[in-house]
Amino acid sequence: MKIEDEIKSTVALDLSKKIILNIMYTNNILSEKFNEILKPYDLSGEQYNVLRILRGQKGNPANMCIIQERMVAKTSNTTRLVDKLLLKELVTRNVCPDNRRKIEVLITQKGLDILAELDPKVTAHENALTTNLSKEELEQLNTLLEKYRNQQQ
Amino acid sequence: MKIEDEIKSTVALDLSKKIILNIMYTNNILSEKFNEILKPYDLSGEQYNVLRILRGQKGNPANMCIIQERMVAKTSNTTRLVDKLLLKELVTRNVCPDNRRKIEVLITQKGLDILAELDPKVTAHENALTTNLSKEELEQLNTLLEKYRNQQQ
DNA sequence: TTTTATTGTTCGTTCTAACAATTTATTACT
DNA sequence: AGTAATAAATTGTTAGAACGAACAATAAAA
Repeated sequence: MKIEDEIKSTVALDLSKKIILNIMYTNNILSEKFNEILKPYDLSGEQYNVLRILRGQKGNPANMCIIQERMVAKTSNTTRLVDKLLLKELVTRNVCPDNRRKIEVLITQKGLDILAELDPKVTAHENALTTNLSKEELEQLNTLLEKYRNQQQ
Repeated sequence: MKIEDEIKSTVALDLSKKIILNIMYTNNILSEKFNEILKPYDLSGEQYNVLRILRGQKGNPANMCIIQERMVAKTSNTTRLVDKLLLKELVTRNVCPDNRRKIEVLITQKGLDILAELDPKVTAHENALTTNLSKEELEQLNTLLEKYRNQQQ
């Protein structure tokens, strides 16, 4: 469905407005579906994101700064996200001995297990979204999004 | 900057994952900038969205259902959004005489004035984002987003 | 004309986002 | 060494999102 129909727009929208609405609307669809997948595991999207970042560390601890700069939403409160994960025993948190301002966060086996269980579901969803697009179209979409995003503000 | 660099990814991402991250990340950039523009007017993005929907009604009242279905984020709590706008005297709210379950929401002159003041700033921002893309590329981006979004889930 | 179902909206609660201020630890400077 | 500046993380607070329950008005059915 076209974006004008999705939001039942009464007026014609120019291209630049349509793009923004399209991105925001698509993002909402993505988030909703993601949350649906994560809900049975009692994880929010951002919590899941943190877990994936930690897994990507391949055994090396990550401090709060590292997690923050790798997150998709840069304004999240990392301390509280890690708190929640700690309560569920999906991560460990320790003061870094070399620099006691820093915190070393590691994913636990339990955390890795949950991610492993989620992986196929997430991948299936990701791939389902791309079935009607050719490889070229997907690459084009990526390129255009990056080009769009990197304008001078 | 490419999405892998933005989130400092340590592993290679396949296309379908990259697209999702790219959409989400781009959406965050958009929202942040939008909020920055709206902040001096003490409006949230969703409140602004509701005001624009009401203006689009061109004098006809909108009830909660109509507002809800035209919003970009369908999960918002419309009652409370309208409450906030009412407090700022940007809308009026009255029970519909024909059907007392319904509420007639209208934008006030004060609301229209704020929108009129915001219009050039919002448009300038929207257009700034599209300067490096040709008309064809913009249309392509729209088409690809719609195609992407409308896959079978 | 009651009863039942549906619709439209509001309210209660819990959790998270956003932003600022604060605490604690380290580094830099003179 | 002592003090200021910076860095890393936490905490406080307010507003908004998410979800469901509750409520009232209307429509449909018996």
